[in-house]
Amino acid sequence: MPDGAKVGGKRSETFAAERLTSFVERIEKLEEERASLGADMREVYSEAKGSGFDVKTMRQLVRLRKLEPAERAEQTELLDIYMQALGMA
Amino acid sequence: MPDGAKVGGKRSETFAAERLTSFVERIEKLEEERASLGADMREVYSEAKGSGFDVKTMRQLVRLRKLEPAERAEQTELLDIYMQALGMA
Amino acid sequence: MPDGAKVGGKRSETFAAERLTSFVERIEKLEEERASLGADMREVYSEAKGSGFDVKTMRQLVRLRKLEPAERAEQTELLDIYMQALGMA
Amino acid sequence: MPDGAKVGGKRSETFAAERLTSFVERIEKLEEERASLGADMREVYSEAKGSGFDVKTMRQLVRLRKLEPAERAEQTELLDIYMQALGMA
DNA sequence: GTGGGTTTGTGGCACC
DNA sequence: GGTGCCACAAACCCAC
Repeated sequence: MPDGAKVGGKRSETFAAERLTSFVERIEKLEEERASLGADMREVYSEAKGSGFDVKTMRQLVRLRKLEPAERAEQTELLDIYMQALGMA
Repeated sequence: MPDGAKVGGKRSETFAAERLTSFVERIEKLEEERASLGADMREVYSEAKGSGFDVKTMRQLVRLRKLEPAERAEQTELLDIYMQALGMA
Repeated sequence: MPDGAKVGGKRSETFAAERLTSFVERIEKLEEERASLGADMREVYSEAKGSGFDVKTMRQLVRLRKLEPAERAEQTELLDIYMQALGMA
Repeated sequence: MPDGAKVGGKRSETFAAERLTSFVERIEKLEEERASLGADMREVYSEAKGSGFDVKTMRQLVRLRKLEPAERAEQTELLDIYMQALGMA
């Protein structure tokens, strides 16, 4: 009975290994899809650049559009106040 | 004088604005999908954590699996050499 | 009493502006020193690279040395276990 | 010829180890100082917060002040154009 | 090959 | 005390 004694332990180890493998594979699948979308995005930016748009500014724009208008306004106002306080007009 | 004088300029401005809008909307669509996948990944990690796995270690694991085995071995070896040089066993 | 009402306001605005300026200047001073140290670090890494050392590995090394030995061992072990579970030996 | 065969190799290994150790120690010294400045900065921000200032906005402010005014203006202008094109006023 | 920009991972912080 | 968020620092990638 060579492996007998450890069978219980081995079984749960195997089980844990399978669960872990499953989690990791799910993650990898999702990462793959994510990377694919990232490639698509780069393509769109590249096309935009080819049309004469400034990519960096476009990225800023996209970032700003994620904020709620109210939130954006609020941040901007406070920043303006602070800039005036510092004499940055 | 309906639209005359400025029409030429306005037309190309309008055209550019439309193109930019199109690019930005395509980007935003892609970002949305990407964010959704990111949320899915967080869920998987969270579920794994609930199963007793260590998320940080899992992340390391996933990162390592992206490397070619040869590359991974090389990095590990070099690190070992450096650690020995520093007396970190 | 036309301007009276605002005088207090102006005074505290000025006071606030001065405080803010003071904070910002202190921060900038500290950031400057920090940046200087960062430059020194880059120099050291660059010199090391010129001596044939691998910078990326050195960074790993430095990071590892920050951890307590026990902590480091623990992380390594757990990663090994996970790698074995995934058949990465 | 006492230590003959391996001496050459060992000597250069030792030499390399010493160089590496030296580099790493220099880095660690610099990192330590850097960390100390980081702590000072957190303190200043914390104090500012206690005085009623918004830390996040202060960080933006400090970031903006690093840019040349001309550069800042340029970026802002282009962004405005794009925002108008997208109807973000 | 080097520098700039983006993205990703990590650590600190506040809120619950 | 733990969880989510935010900012910083490092790694990666591309453009020059």
